[in-house]
Amino acid sequence: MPKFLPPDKELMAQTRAKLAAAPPPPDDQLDPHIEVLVNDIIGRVADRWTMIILEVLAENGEIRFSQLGREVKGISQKMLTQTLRQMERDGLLIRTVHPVIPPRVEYKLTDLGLSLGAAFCGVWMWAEDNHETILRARQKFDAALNKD
Amino acid sequence: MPKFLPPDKELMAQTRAKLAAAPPPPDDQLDPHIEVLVNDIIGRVADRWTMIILEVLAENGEIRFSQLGREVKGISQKMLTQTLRQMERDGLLIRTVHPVIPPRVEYKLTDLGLSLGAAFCGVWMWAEDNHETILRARQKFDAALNKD
DNA sequence: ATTCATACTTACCAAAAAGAGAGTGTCAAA
DNA sequence: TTTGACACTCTCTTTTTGGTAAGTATGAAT
Repeated sequence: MPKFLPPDKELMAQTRAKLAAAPPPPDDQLDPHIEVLVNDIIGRVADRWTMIILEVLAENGEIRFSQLGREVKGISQKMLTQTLRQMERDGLLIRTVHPVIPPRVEYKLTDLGLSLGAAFCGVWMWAEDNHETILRARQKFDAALNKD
Repeated sequence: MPKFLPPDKELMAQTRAKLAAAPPPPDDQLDPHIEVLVNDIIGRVADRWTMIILEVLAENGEIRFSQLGREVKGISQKMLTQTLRQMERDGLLIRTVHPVIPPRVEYKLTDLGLSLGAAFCGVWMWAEDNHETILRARQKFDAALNKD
């Protein structure tokens, strides 16, 4: 799934090992104002369309609106525009309008956008690695419910 | 923000470097069925409450329902129950009911839950590292809008 | 002359998510 | 005796979200 980043199992294993060995977290108390802000960013950034668009953009480099619409299947024009605007506002991508007819608008990721892709890649890999486990857990859970 | 994992800048830098140097991704085409499934998991798993609960759980180890409610501020009882059930169903945590009065129910993460925490940690760090950049981008964007 | 493509915006409407608040059963403390 | 804690569930209402469909401007192709 993380098409823009080949799964690097070795690095992941390394990461996990390091994380497992990590000392107990220093109980950081930080400005609740910032905490709210970061929560907000997570909420906005970690949604379905944003992540998928990010991926397509990372794969294709610069790409036009309707091409994006074709690649991100299932998305409506409205959601595409809306998500793109949000991402532009957050500085994840740049939108270039070529004043020609018919209109030509191109989108490409900024460094910030690319770095988010890299950060989120871990979650894609996790989902890929664990979707079977999750499916089994769900089946077990549902079966247990029906046994009453 | 990723309280359960101390930011490991060194490792992150290493990761980024490695990712930057990575060869172009092999254009993987995988079963669209699985793709949908993984998308679904991402959508469900990467939501606000799930991530915050995950964090609190990782911080506190085993913890009771209403204690959780106090730690995760702003959440309603309904959302707390609902999210916890989903997470249990997905195998992210285990729920232990002690049949005493008053009731005592404890929640703790499974290994799967912990691994998701580790995977998502990169996104928290990204958000922490970049929230100022994002704020500035937004201000710039909004200012540009008002200039017309 | 009509249609198509582009990149949208706007209006309307249905569905889903989420908040608020009351109810439940039991015991212990005030 | 009333109150409160616990861990919920249930219902009602509000808010948010997202889809559909139409409209817009322009020139080129049929």
